[in-house]
Amino acid sequence: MSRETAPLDAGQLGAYFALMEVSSLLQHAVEEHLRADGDLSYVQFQLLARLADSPEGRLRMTDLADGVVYSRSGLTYQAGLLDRRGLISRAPAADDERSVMVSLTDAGRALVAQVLPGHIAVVRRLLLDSLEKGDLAILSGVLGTVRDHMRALPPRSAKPRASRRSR
Amino acid sequence: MSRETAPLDAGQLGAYFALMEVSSLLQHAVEEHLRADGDLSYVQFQLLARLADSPEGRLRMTDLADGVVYSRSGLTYQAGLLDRRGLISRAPAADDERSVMVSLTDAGRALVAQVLPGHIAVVRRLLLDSLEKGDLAILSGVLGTVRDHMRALPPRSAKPRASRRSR
DNA sequence: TATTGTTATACTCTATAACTATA
DNA sequence: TATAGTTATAGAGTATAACAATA
Repeated sequence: MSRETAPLDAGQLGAYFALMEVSSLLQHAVEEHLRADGDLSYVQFQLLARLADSPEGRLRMTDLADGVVYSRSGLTYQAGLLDRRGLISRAPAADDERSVMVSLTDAGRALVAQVLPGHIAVVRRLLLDSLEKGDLAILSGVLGTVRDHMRALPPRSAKPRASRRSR
Repeated sequence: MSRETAPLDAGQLGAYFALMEVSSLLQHAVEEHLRADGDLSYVQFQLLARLADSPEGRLRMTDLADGVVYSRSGLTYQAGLLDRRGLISRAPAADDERSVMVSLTDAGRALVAQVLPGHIAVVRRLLLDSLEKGDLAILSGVLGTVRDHMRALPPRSAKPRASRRSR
């Protein structure tokens, strides 16, 4: 049996399962709150939060997608919903007419502000409250390493589009 | 501002974001593999794996659901798909006529065996390869603590059904 | 020719409520 | 009256492919 596919030992399994269960429970709790408090899905919240975090409150569609959504049409769909609710606005980019700049509206920023305290409370209750100060730093460090490793591996954003040669 | 909703410091944010990004990337990669290699969703794989792991290869619907699925109808739907493909079989429980025992068929066990090596390879490549031996143990330990804490908090399985009083 | 984004479409999945049957 | 599971149905989300416009 090859090294890559040899069974996992108890420690490896434990780390994998614990990671998946913790993140799944946390995500579920967070989604429940966001839906109840702001009528937002987690993806929608991530998009708004990313915009709120950006220096100008605006990003190109492609940059907004990165890591949050795995297909272009998926982002267009979500952006359409947020746009209809007046939480974002879209306009062609000045420098590149193909691109669309997405901006957080005042209403969008207000909704993020409205939802954030409860969001934080959920994260605290489920995740942070059970961590000693030292454990938090350790978790942060180890997961940060893993993240960097993952980011270095595959293509990051949406898959490159299949080239359109005749078939 | 209350203690529960005070902003998170950099370390707390870092741990939260790293956890969500790592688990999201890992889950996406794993789902891609399972779909390609066994035409299974992650939920379906979890259900089969849980059955394969159980002592008799069979579980009641309710016990099978726990932690994997958040609604009863969702499990019935997935079980229906797996049943149609001949990967599981369902029969009324001997001791309680209300319950349904779900059993892994030979084909189901074979599919798990077929898919597992690739599954492990993905987990290794994305998660385990970047962890020193010591880090693995630490991650396992910390996340285990968090998981126990989470499990102690909310109701575990599907929400208790609303009681059917007149309204 | 490659890139950015949208649209049409089909499909998967999930949740709620109503329902049946058993304890 | 509570529990186990199914069904009907409706809605949300996703992905693929074809498309238009710009670089």
